[in-house]
Amino acid sequence: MTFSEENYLKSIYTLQKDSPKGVSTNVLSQYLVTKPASATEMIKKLNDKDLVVYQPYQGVLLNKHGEEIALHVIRKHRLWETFLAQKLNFSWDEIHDVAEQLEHIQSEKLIRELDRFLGFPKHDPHGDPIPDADGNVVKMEKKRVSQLEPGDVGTCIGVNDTSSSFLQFLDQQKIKLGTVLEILSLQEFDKSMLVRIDDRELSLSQIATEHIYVRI
Amino acid sequence: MTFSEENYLKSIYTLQKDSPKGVSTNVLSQYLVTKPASATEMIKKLNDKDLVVYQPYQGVLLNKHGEEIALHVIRKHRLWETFLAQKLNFSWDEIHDVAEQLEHIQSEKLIRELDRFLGFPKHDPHGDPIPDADGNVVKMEKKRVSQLEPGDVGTCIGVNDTSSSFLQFLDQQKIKLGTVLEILSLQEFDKSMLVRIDDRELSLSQIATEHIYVRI
DNA sequence: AATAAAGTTTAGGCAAACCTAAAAAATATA
DNA sequence: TATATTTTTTAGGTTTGCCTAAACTTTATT
Repeated sequence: MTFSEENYLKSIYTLQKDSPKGVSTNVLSQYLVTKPASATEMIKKLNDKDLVVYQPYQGVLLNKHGEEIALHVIRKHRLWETFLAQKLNFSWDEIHDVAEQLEHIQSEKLIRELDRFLGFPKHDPHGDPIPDADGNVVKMEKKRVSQLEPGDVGTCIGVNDTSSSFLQFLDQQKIKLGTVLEILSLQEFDKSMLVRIDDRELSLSQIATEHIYVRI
Repeated sequence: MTFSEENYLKSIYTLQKDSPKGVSTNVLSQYLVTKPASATEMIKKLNDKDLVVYQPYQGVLLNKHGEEIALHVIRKHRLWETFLAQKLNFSWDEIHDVAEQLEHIQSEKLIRELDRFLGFPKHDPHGDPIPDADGNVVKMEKKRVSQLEPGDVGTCIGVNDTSSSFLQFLDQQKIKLGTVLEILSLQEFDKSMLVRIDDRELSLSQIATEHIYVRI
């Protein structure tokens, strides 16, 4: 299994949730920042290895075996993300690129021990579930703050906008991973929300509430 | 800097200590388990990038810049080895292959934070010194047990023989990284040594004492 | 010093993963 | 339905790093 094959399997896994009858060559190549011709080539290779279901012009989906491999790569990715955030002080925007490299390291023992070292985490720093060693994933409830109602309490698990201006805003407001938010009220006219964080109250615009994810 | 280029630079760094007037193509290719033609090709590439000093048929040596890069890769390798041994319960024989992969991850922050996380270690689990961020390496005193004299005390930092029979022997004798050995006496007739470990005394054959490294 | 042996380089190929441009198929539009 | 547009595939090329085999240097031996 090459680095590149793993990346394609992982991408197909992610994309097929939104395209259950087949991930198109175009979409896949855009996601991976390559060209359609390159995607076709790799899809054929994965098809020859019996990891995907593919009919020319009809898009591609993972089969059982392909999905197993994809989930294994995703498991590694999310465990490394957890490590970077928890132990090495990485912030949201710094995590991804490095985890993208680390996920391809081949060593079963490494992953088993990393999992143990981190205390068998169930979710990564973005709130996404970490598949177990057998590829089982638990569905998680991740909501935007904008979907909450007054009285709800959520723990911040991620954001949807990695622009530095937004991340700076969060930094100023002292909102980070694990921050607990309680919704106090919703302003009808502009959909802004009054929330309590620790002992202070603060108002978040609709744009902000739509870009912050919480676990409830 | 590709994966492969980094491996060549690291190998030349290691080998040039024993061949100060030039690492031969043959030796280099054997060390890397490739063919001489492949080594020549890469040496030429590194020469074009001005990382080595190379005259055809005369072997290769690193120049200043090449050495900086080599030391940086070695720094990463040894920090990862330390991590694997200290935090993830890896044993001597399991460490190398994984560190060999991890050393190529590109992220300055990752290495800086890993160093901090490990408490700025000065030596890796084999007792080899870890270059600092500027590429400074401290000379370390690593001796074979056989080079010690009665009365000397050393801390085990590595072995020279990774055969499983030897590693099993060490396991049985409860000799591992960090084990403190005190030399009690040397038997002239077979060069075996009587040593104290914790509260027990034990005799090590000359073969054993030559294969165990200690820091004094 | 001449020749044999050993080591090194060059030449020509191969596989992986990418690319562009052209051909073919599927889909949308008139 | 016929044509135009978009999407996908095929064909042919590039780069990296490896290979084998042949040619060439250097070193060792007689």
